[in-house]
Formats: sequence, structure tokens, C-alpha cells
Amino acid sequence: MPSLNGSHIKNTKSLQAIQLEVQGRNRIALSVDCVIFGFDENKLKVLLIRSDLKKYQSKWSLLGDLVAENEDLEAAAGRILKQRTGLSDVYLEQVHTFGTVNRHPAGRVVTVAYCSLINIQHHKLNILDNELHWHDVKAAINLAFDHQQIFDTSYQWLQKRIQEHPLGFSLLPKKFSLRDLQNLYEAILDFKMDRRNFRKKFFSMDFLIDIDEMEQDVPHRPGKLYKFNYEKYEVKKKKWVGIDF
Amino acid sequence: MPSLNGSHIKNTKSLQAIQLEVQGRNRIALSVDCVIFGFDENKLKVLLIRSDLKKYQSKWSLLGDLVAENEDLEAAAGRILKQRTGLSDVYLEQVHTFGTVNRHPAGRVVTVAYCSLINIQHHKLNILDNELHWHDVKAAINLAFDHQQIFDTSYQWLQKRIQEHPLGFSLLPKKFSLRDLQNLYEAILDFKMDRRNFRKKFFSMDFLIDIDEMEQDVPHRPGKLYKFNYEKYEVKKKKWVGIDF
DNA sequence: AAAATAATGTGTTTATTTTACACATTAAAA
DNA sequence: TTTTAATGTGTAAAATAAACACATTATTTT
Repeated sequence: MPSLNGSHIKNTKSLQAIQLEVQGRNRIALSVDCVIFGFDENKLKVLLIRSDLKKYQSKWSLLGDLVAENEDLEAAAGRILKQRTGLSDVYLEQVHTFGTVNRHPAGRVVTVAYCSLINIQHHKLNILDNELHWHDVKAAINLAFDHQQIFDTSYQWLQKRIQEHPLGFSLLPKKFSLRDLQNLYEAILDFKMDRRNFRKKFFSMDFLIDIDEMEQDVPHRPGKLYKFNYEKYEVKKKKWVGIDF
Repeated sequence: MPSLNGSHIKNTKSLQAIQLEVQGRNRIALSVDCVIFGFDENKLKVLLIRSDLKKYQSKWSLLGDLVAENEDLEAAAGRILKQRTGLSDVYLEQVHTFGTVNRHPAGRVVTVAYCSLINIQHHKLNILDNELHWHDVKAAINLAFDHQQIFDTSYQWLQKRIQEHPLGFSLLPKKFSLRDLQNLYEAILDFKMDRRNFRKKFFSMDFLIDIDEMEQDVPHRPGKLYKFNYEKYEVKKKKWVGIDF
């Protein structure tokens, strides 16, 4: 029985023998798929592309590509993000790997799903030139391949993750009001929260910096603007055992 | 720019073209590595094998193997488990995928880590015949390849997961005392808990079946034995939004 | 200019959950 | 029979989460 890392049989394999196995057989196409979330008009959005495969014509799919042999997984995801949104240095995290044998019509392709959160105002993607489109997450249905499953998994992952880690700020402008923040949480979690308790909770965490500015051009009493204090968070989170964001 | 799922350029690719890419280039060896946890003598253990690669001689590594081209990822992990422990139908869950370009000395190998929890009494592995060994998790240091990182990630994953899902019961015999259960949680989380509050918490969840039996052959007053009510859990968990186990 | 509107900003009370803590009971061992 | 070492149970205090109402401010309308 072949074994990659070790063996329980007495004549163990040489590195060369393993190299032959690694290089010679059982090689599989590996891709990354990016679930790129954005937040616009108080709706959570996901960036999709129209699939160009006939079988999946008129279906939407996630943005993905094959991983090159000399490319790290996260680098591949970053490359796709840069290519499609023009953005680098964005929030990017691995969610799950999908490897069912027949998941892709072009053959065996195992794909690693990455979740990315971007500020939709920052990016300059040429939506008019191509077949990219920001979908409301509620409209992200009937996707191509197994991308529905990948998307659903990623969205659930996001819903859970945002309650424990401060990643949501990546979806907002640097300066935001507490109403913006609450709208974001309500959009992601899909339920309404009490405004007073929401504010209380975030103030008690003490990671918001009051920048002493007010909203501009709003058709009502302007709210104060805040920034998220990443430095403080980085220091504090190390001391926590169970993060309860 | 090649694209697996879709394209923003006008002349989109045919399925054939993509098939060629998938089959012809960029293929990568894919493995699974199993982090197999057990619980014995009130210690959390992990099953490791002595690495047979010279560079990593005397280092321990996780149990892993290449994924066959026609094999699902989870099936590959199940195969390794069956092969090494004789067990099937065990708790098995994907944790993370590790794909740094130079992580393995035999060439580019991307590996998907799976976490498995088994009842250490049930298995019949031939530890004497081979180089398998149950390590105390605190002694799982200095592993081969990037297996330290994989193990650390998996152990942290387990610590978090066990606080939200009832997977720990896979590590115990079918019938267990509350003391067993608490010992398990304390071993995994690495801190002591209040016995009364621990019991109260589990009773209030109402997933333990009192089977009206007592411990046997213990050198003190025997405690009651319980089973975990998987059926009830399966029904209830679907109604929960945020599981707080 | 005044009134109406629609949002922001704030505190208290209640309920729930978590934590801290002590003693009687039981079976085995001495 | 006594000692020992565990099981089994309840209550009070503290912390957290949930429910809830009104004054304030800037804009818009009249």
C-alpha cells in the first residue's frame, strides 16, 4: 500500500520512490474559487461571472482558475481577485475544499474555496465590458457546477465568522456610521437587531475610534463616523482564549 | 488569461479547450492527511507514524496518502482510517487545505487535512508491528514536513468545534459517566471546570440518556452511565440558528 | 420662520445565563 | 466500623443579554 508520509511496512520507501509517485501518477487539476462578497445599498452582494460552458449556459458561477504548479493556493486566489477587481491586500480566507470526483464537467478538478470581502466602492471592475455581475446574495441561486454548494457553504461560513471576528469592516468604507455597521450585520445575518443593544455591544468591545466627523449629505440628522481600531484588536485578540465578538 | 469557470474576454472557451487545460497542464499531486484523535487514560491522543523519509528521520508525521484520480477526498481519508485503524464509520471532517509550494520534499503536494475522532478502545491497530504510536497531544511536537502546522490547526479546530457540536462523544465509549465526559472536555480544552456547573450544563441540554446503569470496577463510588441521544440531537439541531453547545 | 419629519443618541429594568461555592450520600478500602 | 474518595445535588451572586421609550438634532416641508 503506498503511503506518502510514512509506512508501516518494513522496507520503507526512498524519497525518490515517493517523488516518482508524486510526479508520475495521481495528479489532479486543482483550482481555487473565490466567493467575493461586497456590500452595497444595504445589501450583501456576491460577484459572479456568466459561465461560458454550453452545458451551464446562462448560469452564473464563481470566479476561479486553475492553480499553477509553482503557485501557492492563496496566491492563486489573490491573483484572481486582482485580475477581476483590481484589488490586492483584501480580506481573503480559505473556507473549504470541494473534491467530489464528478464536480466539474472538464474532468477531475478539486477546488479550494476562498472567501473574500471587499469594499465595493473601491474596486474598478469593468462590469460593462464583461460578464461580471454583483448579485444580491438572495438572488445567487441555481449556480453552475457545484458552485451553489460552494456559495452556500461560504455564506454560512461568513454568517458564523462575522459573529466571532471583525471581518465585516472590510466590506465598509474606512469611515462608517453605526447605522452602516448595523445595516451590514443585518444584511449578512438576515435579521433585524435592536439598535440600542447593537450600539451598546460594539461600544463595550471598545474597538471603534470616534474620529469626530459626521456623515455628509444624508437626508436626515447625520450620525457620527467611526473607524475600526485594527491595532487595538490585534493586541487584544492574542490574550483571548475564546473570542466572542 | 485562462479561466476555469468563465471568461471576461469575448471569445469564450469551449469545453474541449478547458478539458485540455485540466488534463494537460497544471496537474498537482493531492493528498489527504488525517489527524486522528483518541482519548485514553484521560489524555487526548493523536495517532502518528514514524516518517520514513531520511530528511525527516526520527520525526513523526500524520497519516496520509495521495488521492487517487477517481477517489473522493473524504473517501481517501476514510481509506486511510480503515487501513490504519480498521475502523470505518468514524467521525471524519475536513479541516483545512495546506498548499504551500514547498511544503513536501517530494515535490508539489497539496494536502487536505481531515480530523477524525475514534474510540481508542475499539480499534485494533497493530502498534507493535509497525511504527504507529498514540502520542499525547502535548507531546506532538516537532513533526515532519508541515505536519506541526496541520496538527496545531486541527487541534485548535477541535477545541473550538467541541464547544459548539457534540463530536466529543465519538471519543468515548457508548456508555460513559459524567466524569468521563468532563475529563474529556478538560483534556481537550486543557483547563479544569466546575463539576456541578458542567453537569448542570449537559443536563440542561437534555441530550444525555440515563441508561440506569452504574460504572463497574471503579475504586470508588460508581457513577451513573449515560448515552448520547444522537436522534434527539439530529432533530433539534435543525431548528437551531446558532448552535451553542 | 415655524412645524413636521426622520433619523441619531442615550439608560434602565427585566430576564437569562454564567459563575462561584458547600454539604450530604454512597460504595469501596482500610 | 471507620476512613476515604468519589458522586450527586441547590442556591446565591454576578455578568450578560433582551426589552423597551424618550429627548435631541438636522433636514425637509409648509
